[in-house]
Amino acid sequence: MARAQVSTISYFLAKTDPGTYSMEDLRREGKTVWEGVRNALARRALAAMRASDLVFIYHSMGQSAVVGLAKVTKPGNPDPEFQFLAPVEPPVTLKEIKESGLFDEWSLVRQSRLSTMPAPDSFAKWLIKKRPALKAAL
DNA sequence: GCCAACGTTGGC
DNA sequence: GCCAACGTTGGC
Repeated sequence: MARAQVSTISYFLAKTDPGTYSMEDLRREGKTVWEGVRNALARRALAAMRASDLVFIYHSMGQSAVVGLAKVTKPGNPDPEFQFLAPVEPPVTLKEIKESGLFDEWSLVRQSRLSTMPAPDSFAKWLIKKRPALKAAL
C-alpha cells in the first residue's frame, strides 16, 4: 500500500582536530565547506550527505568528544557545506558514549581512525536526552 | 598481485 | 609521548 513519503533526515558524525579547525571556528564563520577528508570510507559518508541532514561535530586529538551540532546546507559532491547550529554543552565524551554500552557497533567506537561516518538515529535520540538544550536546534 | 615497510590518525 | 589500527606505497 502506498503511503505518503515523509522526508527524513540522516545523521552523521564528522571529526575535526580542533588545533586545525574547531567547532568554535565553525561557530564564528557560521558556515564552512568541509574538505580535506581523504579516506575512501569517510569520503563516502560525505558524499551521502543531503541538504538538511544533521552532523555531530566531534573534536579528536585529545578532547575526544561531541562538541557541536551542524546542518548540511549543500549536499556532499563530495564536500558538503555545514552550517553551525548549536554547541553541545558540556561536550559529550567518547568515554560516556562507550560507557553507555549502546553504541558498541558504531564506527566511532569500533574504528577510531575513521573521521566521518553515519550516526545512528538512536545516537541522536540519546544525545538529545542527555542535552535537552539541543532540542531547540532541531 | 602480494606483502613488507612506512606514514598517519587518534585514543590513551 | 606511545602505540594500535590501518591505509598507502613500492619492490618484487
